[in-house]
Amino acid sequence: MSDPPLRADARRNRARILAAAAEVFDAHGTSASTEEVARTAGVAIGTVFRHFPTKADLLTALMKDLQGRLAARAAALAEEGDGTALFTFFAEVVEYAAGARTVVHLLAVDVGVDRQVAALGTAVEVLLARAGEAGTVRAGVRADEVTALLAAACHGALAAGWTPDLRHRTVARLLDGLRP
Amino acid sequence: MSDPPLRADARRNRARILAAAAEVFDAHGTSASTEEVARTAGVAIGTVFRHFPTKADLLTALMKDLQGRLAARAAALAEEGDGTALFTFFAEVVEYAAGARTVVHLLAVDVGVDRQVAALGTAVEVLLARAGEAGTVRAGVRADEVTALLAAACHGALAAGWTPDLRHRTVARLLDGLRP
DNA sequence: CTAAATTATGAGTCACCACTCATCTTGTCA
DNA sequence: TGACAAGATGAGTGGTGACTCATAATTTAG
Repeated sequence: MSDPPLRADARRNRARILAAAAEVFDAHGTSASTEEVARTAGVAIGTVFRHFPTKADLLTALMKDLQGRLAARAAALAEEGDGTALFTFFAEVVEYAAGARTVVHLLAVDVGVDRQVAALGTAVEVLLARAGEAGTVRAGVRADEVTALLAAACHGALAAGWTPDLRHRTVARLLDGLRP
Repeated sequence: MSDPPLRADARRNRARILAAAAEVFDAHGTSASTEEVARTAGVAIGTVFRHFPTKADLLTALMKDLQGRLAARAAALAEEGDGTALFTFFAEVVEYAAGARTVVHLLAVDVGVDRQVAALGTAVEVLLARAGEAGTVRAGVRADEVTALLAAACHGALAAGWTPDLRHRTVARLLDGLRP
Protein backbone atom coordinates (compact mmCIF):
# COMPACT_ATOMS: atom_id res chain seq x y z
CA MET A 1 0.00 0.00 0.00
CA SER A 2 2.61 2.54 1.14
CA ASP A 3 5.93 2.69 -0.67
CA PRO A 4 9.15 2.66 1.31
CA PRO A 5 10.63 6.15 1.13
CA LEU A 6 13.10 6.83 -1.67
CA ARG A 7 16.76 7.18 -1.02
CA ALA A 8 18.08 10.74 -1.19
CA ASP A 9 19.91 10.32 -4.49
CA ALA A 10 16.89 8.57 -5.98
CA ARG A 11 14.64 11.49 -5.12
CA ARG A 12 17.09 13.93 -6.65
CA ASN A 13 17.45 11.92 -9.83
CA ARG A 14 13.73 11.48 -10.23
CA ALA A 15 13.26 15.23 -10.13
CA ARG A 16 16.10 15.78 -12.57
CA ILE A 17 14.62 13.25 -14.98
CA LEU A 18 11.21 14.89 -14.91
CA ALA A 19 12.70 18.31 -15.53
CA ALA A 20 14.83 17.00 -18.37
CA ALA A 21 11.90 15.16 -19.92
CA ALA A 22 9.79 18.31 -19.89
CA GLU A 23 12.59 20.24 -21.54
CA VAL A 24 13.35 17.63 -24.19
CA PHE A 25 9.78 16.70 -25.06
CA ASP A 26 8.67 20.32 -25.14
CA ALA A 27 11.44 21.11 -27.57
CA HIS A 28 11.53 18.06 -29.82
CA GLY A 29 8.16 16.41 -29.29
CA THR A 30 7.34 13.18 -27.55
CA SER A 31 9.20 11.17 -30.16
CA ALA A 32 12.51 12.35 -28.75
CA SER A 33 14.52 9.41 -27.43
CA THR A 34 14.66 8.36 -23.82
CA GLU A 35 18.42 8.43 -24.11
CA GLU A 36 18.37 12.16 -24.81
CA VAL A 37 16.28 12.68 -21.71
CA ALA A 38 18.86 10.71 -19.72
CA ARG A 39 21.70 12.73 -21.21
CA THR A 40 19.94 16.02 -20.43
CA ALA A 41 19.28 14.86 -16.90
CA GLY A 42 22.93 13.87 -16.47
CA VAL A 43 21.96 10.33 -15.60
CA ALA A 44 22.44 6.87 -17.14
CA ILE A 45 19.67 5.44 -19.26
CA GLY A 46 19.04 2.62 -16.81
CA THR A 47 18.20 5.16 -14.13
CA VAL A 48 15.43 6.62 -16.23
CA PHE A 49 13.93 3.18 -16.71
CA ARG A 50 14.23 2.38 -13.03
CA HIS A 51 12.05 5.36 -12.17
CA PHE A 52 9.71 5.07 -15.15
CA PRO A 53 9.59 1.48 -16.41
CA THR A 54 8.15 2.64 -19.71
CA LYS A 55 8.46 5.74 -21.82
CA ALA A 56 4.68 5.98 -21.59
CA ASP A 57 4.94 6.08 -17.79
CA LEU A 58 7.31 9.03 -18.04
CA LEU A 59 4.94 10.80 -20.39
CA THR A 60 2.01 10.12 -18.11
CA ALA A 61 3.82 11.61 -15.13
CA LEU A 62 4.57 14.74 -17.15
CA MET A 63 0.98 14.97 -18.35
CA LYS A 64 -0.39 14.72 -14.83
CA ASP A 65 1.83 17.57 -13.78
CA LEU A 66 0.95 19.73 -16.76
CA GLN A 67 -2.75 19.08 -16.46
CA GLY A 68 -2.60 20.01 -12.79
CA ARG A 69 -0.91 23.31 -13.59
CA LEU A 70 -3.44 24.13 -16.29
CA ALA A 71 -6.37 23.30 -14.04
CA ALA A 72 -4.88 25.47 -11.30
CA ARG A 73 -4.46 28.37 -13.69
CA ALA A 74 -8.05 27.96 -14.84
CA ALA A 75 -9.26 27.94 -11.25
CA ALA A 76 -7.30 31.09 -10.47
CA LEU A 77 -8.76 32.85 -13.49
CA ALA A 78 -12.27 31.73 -12.57
CA GLU A 79 -11.71 33.22 -9.13
CA GLU A 80 -10.85 36.73 -10.31
CA GLY A 81 -13.44 36.04 -12.94
CA ASP A 82 -15.11 38.67 -14.86
CA GLY A 83 -16.65 37.01 -17.91
CA THR A 84 -13.42 37.17 -19.88
CA ALA A 85 -11.59 34.50 -17.92
CA LEU A 86 -12.47 31.84 -20.49
CA PHE A 87 -10.99 33.90 -23.29
CA THR A 88 -7.89 34.69 -21.31
CA PHE A 89 -7.36 31.06 -20.44
CA PHE A 90 -7.84 29.99 -24.03
CA ALA A 91 -5.34 32.47 -25.36
CA GLU A 92 -2.82 31.65 -22.64
CA VAL A 93 -2.93 27.93 -23.31
CA VAL A 94 -2.43 28.37 -27.04
CA GLU A 95 0.41 30.76 -26.39
CA TYR A 96 2.04 28.26 -24.07
CA ALA A 97 1.46 25.39 -26.47
CA ALA A 98 3.21 27.28 -29.22
CA GLY A 99 6.45 26.82 -27.32
CA ALA A 100 5.83 23.48 -25.63
CA ARG A 101 4.96 20.46 -27.68
CA THR A 102 3.88 18.43 -24.69
CA VAL A 103 0.64 20.38 -24.44
CA VAL A 104 -0.73 18.97 -27.66
CA HIS A 105 0.18 15.53 -26.39
CA LEU A 106 -2.04 16.18 -23.42
CA LEU A 107 -4.85 17.24 -25.71
CA ALA A 108 -4.43 14.28 -28.08
CA VAL A 109 -5.99 10.89 -27.83
CA ASP A 110 -2.91 8.77 -27.31
CA VAL A 111 -2.48 9.62 -23.65
CA GLY A 112 -4.95 8.37 -21.07
CA VAL A 113 -7.43 10.92 -22.29
CA ASP A 114 -10.37 9.82 -20.27
CA ARG A 115 -9.10 11.21 -17.00
CA GLN A 116 -6.89 13.95 -18.23
CA VAL A 117 -8.98 15.75 -20.78
CA ALA A 118 -11.94 15.16 -18.52
CA ALA A 119 -10.22 17.19 -15.81
CA LEU A 120 -9.23 19.90 -18.26
CA GLY A 121 -12.79 19.75 -19.54
CA THR A 122 -14.06 20.44 -16.06
CA ALA A 123 -11.92 23.53 -15.86
CA VAL A 124 -13.32 24.73 -19.17
CA GLU A 125 -16.86 24.02 -17.98
CA VAL A 126 -16.39 26.23 -14.97
CA LEU A 127 -14.94 29.05 -17.03
CA LEU A 128 -17.73 28.69 -19.57
CA ALA A 129 -20.36 28.87 -16.84
CA ARG A 130 -18.77 32.09 -15.53
CA ALA A 131 -18.77 33.54 -19.01
CA GLY A 132 -22.38 32.50 -19.46
CA GLU A 133 -23.41 34.37 -16.32
CA ALA A 134 -21.57 37.43 -17.47
CA GLY A 135 -23.11 37.21 -20.91
CA THR A 136 -19.77 37.34 -22.66
CA VAL A 137 -20.36 34.14 -24.53
CA ARG A 138 -22.88 33.22 -27.23
CA ALA A 139 -25.86 31.16 -26.08
CA GLY A 140 -25.71 27.45 -26.86
CA VAL A 141 -21.97 27.06 -26.79
CA ARG A 142 -21.07 23.82 -25.09
CA ALA A 143 -17.94 23.01 -23.11
CA ASP A 144 -16.85 20.17 -25.36
CA GLU A 145 -16.87 22.54 -28.32
CA VAL A 146 -14.61 24.96 -26.51
CA THR A 147 -12.24 22.17 -25.53
CA ALA A 148 -12.24 20.95 -29.12
CA LEU A 149 -11.45 24.42 -30.41
CA LEU A 150 -8.67 24.70 -27.87
CA ALA A 151 -7.16 21.41 -28.97
CA ALA A 152 -7.46 22.42 -32.61
CA ALA A 153 -5.75 25.75 -32.01
CA CYS A 154 -2.90 24.12 -30.10
CA HIS A 155 -2.38 21.47 -32.75
CA GLY A 156 -2.51 24.03 -35.50
CA ALA A 157 -0.15 26.44 -33.82
CA LEU A 158 2.44 23.70 -33.44
CA ALA A 159 2.08 21.51 -36.48
CA ALA A 160 1.71 24.19 -39.07
CA GLY A 161 4.36 26.74 -38.30
CA TRP A 162 2.27 29.76 -37.44
CA THR A 163 4.05 33.00 -36.86
CA PRO A 164 3.19 34.78 -33.59
CA ASP A 165 1.21 37.35 -35.54
CA LEU A 166 -0.82 34.76 -37.42
CA ARG A 167 -1.33 32.84 -34.19
CA HIS A 168 -2.78 35.87 -32.43
CA ARG A 169 -5.10 36.76 -35.30
CA THR A 170 -6.26 33.18 -35.68
CA VAL A 171 -7.04 32.79 -32.00
CA ALA A 172 -8.91 36.06 -32.10
CA ARG A 173 -11.04 34.83 -35.01
CA LEU A 174 -11.66 31.63 -33.18
CA LEU A 175 -12.81 33.37 -30.03
CA ASP A 176 -15.00 35.68 -32.12
CA GLY A 177 -17.05 32.62 -32.95
CA LEU A 178 -17.86 32.20 -29.28
CA ARG A 179 -18.94 35.78 -28.57
CA PRO A 180 -22.57 36.95 -28.69
CA MET B 1 14.58 16.25 -70.50
CA SER B 2 11.98 13.68 -71.60
CA ASP B 3 11.80 10.34 -69.82
CA PRO B 4 11.68 7.14 -71.86
CA PRO B 5 8.15 5.71 -71.57
CA LEU B 6 7.50 3.21 -68.79
CA ARG B 7 6.96 -0.44 -69.51
CA ALA B 8 3.40 -1.66 -69.15
CA ASP B 9 3.94 -3.55 -65.91
CA ALA B 10 5.88 -0.66 -64.48
CA ARG B 11 3.00 1.72 -65.15
CA ARG B 12 0.57 -0.70 -63.54
CA ASN B 13 2.76 -1.16 -60.48
CA ARG B 14 3.32 2.53 -60.07
CA ALA B 15 -0.41 3.11 -59.99
CA ARG B 16 -0.94 0.27 -57.55
CA ILE B 17 1.75 1.62 -55.25
CA LEU B 18 0.22 5.08 -55.20
CA ALA B 19 -3.22 3.68 -54.46
CA ALA B 20 -1.85 1.44 -51.73
CA ALA B 21 0.13 4.32 -50.22
CA ALA B 22 -2.96 6.50 -50.08
CA GLU B 23 -4.88 3.73 -48.38
CA VAL B 24 -2.20 2.85 -45.87
CA PHE B 25 -1.14 6.39 -44.98
CA ASP B 26 -4.72 7.57 -44.74
CA ALA B 27 -5.49 4.79 -42.32
CA HIS B 28 -2.33 4.61 -40.20
CA GLY B 29 -0.64 7.93 -40.75
CA THR B 30 2.54 8.71 -42.61
CA SER B 31 4.59 6.76 -40.10
CA ALA B 32 3.30 3.48 -41.53
CA SER B 33 6.14 1.44 -43.01
CA THR B 34 7.02 1.33 -46.67
CA GLU B 35 6.85 -2.44 -46.42
CA GLU B 36 3.17 -2.30 -45.55
CA VAL B 37 2.58 -0.14 -48.60
CA ALA B 38 4.39 -2.75 -50.70
CA ARG B 39 2.35 -5.57 -49.18
CA THR B 40 -0.90 -3.71 -49.77
CA ALA B 41 0.11 -3.03 -53.35
CA GLY B 42 1.00 -6.68 -53.87
CA VAL B 43 4.52 -5.78 -54.85
CA ALA B 44 8.00 -6.37 -53.47
CA ILE B 45 9.61 -3.69 -51.38
CA GLY B 46 12.33 -3.09 -53.95
CA THR B 47 9.71 -2.15 -56.50
CA VAL B 48 8.41 0.63 -54.31
CA PHE B 49 11.90 2.05 -53.98
CA ARG B 50 12.51 1.74 -57.70
CA HIS B 51 9.55 4.01 -58.38
CA PHE B 52 10.05 6.30 -55.39
CA PRO B 53 13.69 6.32 -54.29
CA THR B 54 12.72 7.75 -50.94
CA LYS B 55 9.71 7.48 -48.67
CA ALA B 56 9.57 11.26 -48.84
CA ASP B 57 9.28 11.06 -52.63
CA LEU B 58 6.29 8.78 -52.29
CA LEU B 59 4.69 11.16 -49.83
CA THR B 60 5.36 14.10 -52.09
CA ALA B 61 3.69 12.36 -55.03
CA LEU B 62 0.63 11.68 -52.89
CA MET B 63 0.56 15.25 -51.62
CA LYS B 64 0.71 16.68 -55.13
CA ASP B 65 -2.23 14.54 -56.11
CA LEU B 66 -4.25 15.44 -53.04
CA GLN B 67 -3.49 19.11 -53.32
CA GLY B 68 -4.54 19.05 -56.96
CA ARG B 69 -7.87 17.45 -56.10
CA LEU B 70 -8.52 19.95 -53.33
CA ALA B 71 -7.67 22.89 -55.56
CA ALA B 72 -9.96 21.50 -58.28
CA ARG B 73 -12.80 21.12 -55.82
CA ALA B 74 -12.27 24.68 -54.62
CA ALA B 75 -12.33 25.94 -58.19
CA ALA B 76 -15.55 24.07 -58.91
CA LEU B 77 -17.18 25.53 -55.82
CA ALA B 78 -16.01 29.02 -56.72
CA GLU B 79 -17.60 28.55 -60.14
CA GLU B 80 -21.09 27.75 -58.84
CA GLY B 81 -20.27 30.31 -56.21
CA ASP B 82 -22.82 31.98 -54.19
CA GLY B 83 -21.02 33.44 -51.19
CA THR B 84 -21.20 30.19 -49.26
CA ALA B 85 -18.60 28.32 -51.31
CA LEU B 86 -15.88 29.10 -48.80
CA PHE B 87 -17.88 27.61 -45.97
CA THR B 88 -18.81 24.55 -47.98
CA PHE B 89 -15.20 23.96 -48.96
CA PHE B 90 -14.02 24.37 -45.39
CA ALA B 91 -16.54 21.88 -44.05
CA GLU B 92 -15.84 19.38 -46.80
CA VAL B 93 -12.10 19.41 -46.24
CA VAL B 94 -12.46 18.88 -42.51
CA GLU B 95 -14.93 16.09 -43.14
CA TYR B 96 -12.52 14.44 -45.54
CA ALA B 97 -9.58 14.92 -43.22
CA ALA B 98 -11.45 13.17 -40.44
CA GLY B 99 -11.09 9.93 -42.38
CA ALA B 100 -7.79 10.49 -44.15
CA ARG B 101 -4.67 11.26 -42.17
CA THR B 102 -2.73 12.34 -45.23
CA VAL B 103 -4.60 15.64 -45.35
CA VAL B 104 -3.04 16.90 -42.16
CA HIS B 105 0.33 15.91 -43.55
CA LEU B 106 -0.38 18.20 -46.45
CA LEU B 107 -1.30 21.00 -44.08
CA ALA B 108 1.69 20.50 -41.79
CA VAL B 109 5.13 22.00 -42.08
CA ASP B 110 7.15 18.87 -42.71
CA VAL B 111 6.23 18.53 -46.37
CA GLY B 112 7.44 21.04 -48.91
CA VAL B 113 4.90 23.47 -47.60
CA ASP B 114 6.01 26.45 -49.55
CA ARG B 115 4.53 25.29 -52.81
CA GLN B 116 1.76 23.10 -51.56
CA VAL B 117 0.10 25.20 -48.92
CA ALA B 118 0.68 28.15 -51.19
CA ALA B 119 -1.45 26.50 -53.87
CA LEU B 120 -4.10 25.58 -51.35
CA GLY B 121 -3.81 29.09 -50.02
CA THR B 122 -4.54 30.46 -53.46
CA ALA B 123 -7.73 28.41 -53.62
CA VAL B 124 -8.77 29.80 -50.26
CA GLU B 125 -8.00 33.33 -51.42
CA VAL B 126 -10.31 32.97 -54.39
CA LEU B 127 -13.11 31.56 -52.28
CA LEU B 128 -12.62 34.29 -49.69
CA ALA B 129 -12.80 36.96 -52.38
CA ARG B 130 -16.08 35.50 -53.64
CA ALA B 131 -17.46 35.44 -50.11
CA GLY B 132 -16.34 39.03 -49.64
CA GLU B 133 -18.22 40.18 -52.72
CA ALA B 134 -21.32 38.35 -51.53
CA GLY B 135 -20.97 39.85 -48.07
CA THR B 136 -21.14 36.48 -46.36
CA VAL B 137 -17.87 36.97 -44.57
CA ARG B 138 -16.82 39.41 -41.87
CA ALA B 139 -14.71 42.35 -43.00
CA GLY B 140 -11.01 42.12 -42.31
CA VAL B 141 -10.70 38.36 -42.45
CA ARG B 142 -7.51 37.43 -44.24
CA ALA B 143 -6.83 34.33 -46.29
CA ASP B 144 -3.96 33.13 -44.14
CA GLU B 145 -6.25 33.15 -41.12
CA VAL B 146 -8.77 30.99 -42.92
CA THR B 147 -6.07 28.57 -44.01
CA ALA B 148 -4.75 28.47 -40.45
CA LEU B 149 -8.21 27.73 -39.09
CA LEU B 150 -8.63 25.00 -41.67
CA ALA B 151 -5.35 23.41 -40.69
CA ALA B 152 -6.26 23.65 -37.02
CA ALA B 153 -9.64 22.04 -37.57
CA CYS B 154 -8.12 19.18 -39.56
CA HIS B 155 -5.43 18.55 -37.00
CA GLY B 156 -7.91 18.68 -34.18
CA ALA B 157 -10.42 16.42 -35.85
CA LEU B 158 -7.77 13.77 -36.33
CA ALA B 159 -5.51 14.03 -33.32
CA ALA B 160 -8.16 14.43 -30.68
CA GLY B 161 -10.78 11.83 -31.43
CA TRP B 162 -13.76 14.01 -32.21
CA THR B 163 -17.07 12.30 -32.76
CA PRO B 164 -18.88 13.27 -35.97
CA ASP B 165 -21.37 15.27 -33.94
CA LEU B 166 -18.69 17.21 -32.08
CA ARG B 167 -16.84 17.74 -35.31
CA HIS B 168 -19.86 19.30 -36.98
CA ARG B 169 -20.64 21.55 -34.06
CA THR B 170 -17.03 22.63 -33.73
CA VAL B 171 -16.67 23.47 -37.40
CA ALA B 172 -19.91 25.42 -37.20
CA ARG B 173 -18.55 27.46 -34.27
CA LEU B 174 -15.38 28.03 -36.16
CA LEU B 175 -17.17 29.30 -39.23
CA ASP B 176 -19.36 31.49 -37.04
CA GLY B 177 -16.25 33.45 -36.23
CA LEU B 178 -15.89 34.32 -39.90
CA ARG B 179 -19.45 35.50 -40.52
CA PRO B 180 -20.51 39.17 -40.27
C1' DC C 1 32.20 2.18 10.72
C1' DT C 2 30.33 -1.69 8.52
C1' DA C 3 27.00 -4.57 6.35
C1' DA C 4 22.86 -5.03 3.84
C1' DA C 5 19.79 -3.03 0.82
C1' DT C 6 18.77 0.27 -2.52
C1' DT C 7 20.06 2.61 -6.57
C1' DA C 8 23.11 3.82 -10.61
C1' DT C 9 25.59 2.35 -14.58
C1' DG C 10 26.01 1.42 -19.59
C1' DA C 11 27.04 -2.20 -22.78
C1' DG C 12 24.01 -5.40 -24.81
C1' DT C 13 19.44 -7.35 -26.78
C1' DC C 14 15.62 -7.21 -29.69
C1' DA C 15 12.58 -5.28 -32.92
C1' DC C 16 11.63 -2.13 -36.51
C1' DC C 17 12.43 0.49 -40.59
C1' DA C 18 14.40 2.90 -44.63
C1' DC C 19 17.07 1.65 -48.20
C1' DT C 20 20.47 -1.53 -51.40
C1' DC C 21 21.86 -4.90 -54.74
C1' DA C 22 22.88 -9.31 -57.01
C1' DT C 23 19.89 -12.16 -59.32
C1' DC C 24 15.89 -13.53 -61.74
C1' DT C 25 11.66 -12.27 -64.68
C1' DT C 26 9.04 -9.97 -68.12
C1' DG C 27 7.96 -6.74 -71.78
C1' DT C 28 9.31 -5.01 -76.17
C1' DC C 29 10.89 -4.81 -80.74
C1' DA C 30 13.18 -6.44 -84.77
C1' DT D 1 10.49 -16.05 -81.77
C1' DG D 2 14.80 -14.56 -79.71
C1' DA D 3 17.61 -11.37 -77.40
C1' DC D 4 18.28 -7.53 -74.80
C1' DA D 5 17.00 -3.97 -71.85
C1' DA D 6 13.84 -2.50 -68.30
C1' DG D 7 11.81 -3.95 -64.33
C1' DA D 8 10.81 -7.06 -60.20
C1' DT D 9 12.40 -9.62 -56.34
C1' DG D 10 13.51 -10.15 -51.33
C1' DA D 11 17.29 -11.31 -48.33
C1' DG D 12 20.60 -8.28 -46.46
C1' DT D 13 22.68 -3.75 -44.33
C1' DG D 14 23.00 -0.01 -41.24
C1' DG D 15 20.99 2.77 -37.98
C1' DT D 16 17.88 3.91 -34.23
C1' DG D 17 15.33 3.41 -30.15
C1' DA D 18 12.99 1.07 -26.23
C1' DC D 19 14.18 -1.76 -22.72
C1' DT D 20 17.32 -5.39 -19.71
C1' DC D 21 20.66 -7.00 -16.50
C1' DA D 22 25.07 -8.13 -14.32
C1' DT D 23 28.04 -5.34 -11.87
C1' DA D 24 29.58 -1.21 -9.35
C1' DA D 25 28.64 2.64 -6.35
C1' DT D 26 25.76 4.96 -2.57
C1' DT D 27 22.92 5.39 1.09
C1' DT D 28 21.36 4.26 5.50
C1' DA D 29 20.49 1.62 9.73
C1' DG D 30 22.50 -0.45 13.66
